[in-house]
Amino acid sequence: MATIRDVARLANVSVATVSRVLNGTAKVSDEAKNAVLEATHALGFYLNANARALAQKDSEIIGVLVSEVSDPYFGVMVRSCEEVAHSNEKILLVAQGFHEEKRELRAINSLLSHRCAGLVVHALAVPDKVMAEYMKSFPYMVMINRVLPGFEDRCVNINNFRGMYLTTKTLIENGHRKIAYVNSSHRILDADERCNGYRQALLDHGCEVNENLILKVSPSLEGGTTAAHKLLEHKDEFTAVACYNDALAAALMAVFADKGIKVPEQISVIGFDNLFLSSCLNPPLTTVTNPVDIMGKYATLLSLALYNHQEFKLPEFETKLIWRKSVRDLEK
Amino acid sequence: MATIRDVARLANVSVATVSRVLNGTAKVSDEAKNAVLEATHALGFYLNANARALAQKDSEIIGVLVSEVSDPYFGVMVRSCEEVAHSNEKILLVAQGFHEEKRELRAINSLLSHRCAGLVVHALAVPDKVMAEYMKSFPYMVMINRVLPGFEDRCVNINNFRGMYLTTKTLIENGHRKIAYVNSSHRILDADERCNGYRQALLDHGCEVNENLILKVSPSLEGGTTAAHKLLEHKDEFTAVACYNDALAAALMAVFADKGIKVPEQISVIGFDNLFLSSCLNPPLTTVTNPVDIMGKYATLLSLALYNHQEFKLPEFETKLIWRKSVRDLEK
DNA sequence: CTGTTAGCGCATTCAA
DNA sequence: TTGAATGCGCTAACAG
Repeated sequence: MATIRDVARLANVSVATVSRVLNGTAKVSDEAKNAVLEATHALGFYLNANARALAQKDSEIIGVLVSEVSDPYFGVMVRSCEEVAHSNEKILLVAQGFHEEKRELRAINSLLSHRCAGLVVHALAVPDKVMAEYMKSFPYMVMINRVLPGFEDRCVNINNFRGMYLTTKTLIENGHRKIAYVNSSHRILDADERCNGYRQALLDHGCEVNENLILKVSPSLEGGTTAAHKLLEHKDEFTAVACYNDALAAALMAVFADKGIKVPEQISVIGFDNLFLSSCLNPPLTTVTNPVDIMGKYATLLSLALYNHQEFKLPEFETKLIWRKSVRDLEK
Repeated sequence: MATIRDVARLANVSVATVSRVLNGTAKVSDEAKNAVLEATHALGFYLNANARALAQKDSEIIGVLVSEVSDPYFGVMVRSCEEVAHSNEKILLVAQGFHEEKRELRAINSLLSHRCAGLVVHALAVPDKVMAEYMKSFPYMVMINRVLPGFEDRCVNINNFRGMYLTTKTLIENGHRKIAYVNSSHRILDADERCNGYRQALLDHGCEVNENLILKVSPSLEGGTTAAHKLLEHKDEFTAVACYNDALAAALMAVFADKGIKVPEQISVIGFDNLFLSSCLNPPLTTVTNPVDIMGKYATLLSLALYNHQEFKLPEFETKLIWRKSVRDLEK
């Protein structure tokens, strides 16, 4: 590929002039400008972003690490990050961690080596201690969906406790007292926080917590299928199921439908995340919003601001109930 | 951030030695190696990927352009691309085009400026002529989901005609003769190809093509909702609906369920793509596979191979029926 | 096995 | 308004 020198030669100007017109960094005579533009076009030239990053000590790249892009949750998140990047004339470098510590570490290191002008990390397998080192060394690094003690102001997440408290309370207010909970088996804070929200809601409303009714499965479609089968052969009674997330709930409901069990007539189901697909389910899933899009946006904005040594105040990320049709009011 | 020189100084060796141990490009004495490793760790050093790309005239980046990462279709695709990138020690630069020509062009130019070692492009708004210029100038550029005359061997896509012929034929074989078709309103080849598949299947089986029963909407959830309402107030009869894609079908079915119309008892529905969510619907959606994951994989492999001046033979991308429960056999 | 050095392509001083 | 020259951080000859 042509270099800036080729363009300069063809346009009969110096490389400095070419740089100036292509970047608009200084006044250039119309004559020179046109010559440069023509030459640029003739050669099909694009400034080399690597060389530029080196010379400017500043890149146009923002790095993002997620578990898995095909997961609708992360798809929405990455989309938001990309939009912020785009409006700041940047482009996204994306890596996937797949919940594996090795992959996550490799990804972070790779992103760091690219000298990103912003870094948003969703890593759940890397130990706190290691994450803390990174956070200390790279003050523009922002974490998402995880709270690291000492770095709370660079951790973007929702109040999981409150969210799951809300779904459980909703079930209780609709007359349910025997409520199963399908939790995530991942060893992340979210899972504990949400489970605590569930427990507290039960306690606050005088319901008993039945440990037999708390399952742990992979927080995916497959996990939902497993959970559904386990619940169906469960000896303890329950009238409703609260789920760690919508994906679980969706798969669960698919199994129920397949077995001829009617939701919500026989069993009520409530989710968490308000994924795009949840409104398409039959019945549409009652759930709670998880504003991933907004979190992705603000995480990126925060990282960018920190990178540029600017102030940035993170907003609160609200979670709210989306009432649809998968919960039955037992009192009617 | 520290540079290779800082490391060299601290380790008491030359920069060349540091480079050698960090890249494993040549034998280095254990003594020197350890010193380098220690210094590297002490300084929290990562080789600068930009400088390296410049020196090596080769980057570790693969560029991908899609319409929108949050679209489950593209989520799956990007995931595949990333996996291939990862196993080739590369990392993905991701841009979104949102079906807008300007965005697509900016994205392509940005990816080019990064001197990617591979380039997979899903652009549907950029005119053929312009795309052809790019394809000519960058022989490692690969297109996905679009066929550009003259560059067929670098265009990765399925046989849309055959896929939609298959779904329509399936409906016909189950006794349906009045079949509506919900097409995409995007001006892309896919839409025409699929619609032709639908028409041909009808003709081949002696069914009439009723132009009134062919709708065009945005190929999204919103589009599905619109289509459902239009169909419900349609005066012409039909017993089944073939959809351009699963997203449309999902939203369509949600509206039907809401209106108390039973699928498949009253209306049969068939999709296209076999998205992850389709098996969660109630009833689970009968559809046809669209191997996006495999396409993403091979598109990336092809681009990488071309970049490295290697031979690479693209496989056929098969589409096959996934029989579930949204189609009723009228003859039973 | 190791160090010196010359670029890689660009932005940016500094002079003119 | 322009150009010459320097250096960004690294790799890869080359010489030792």
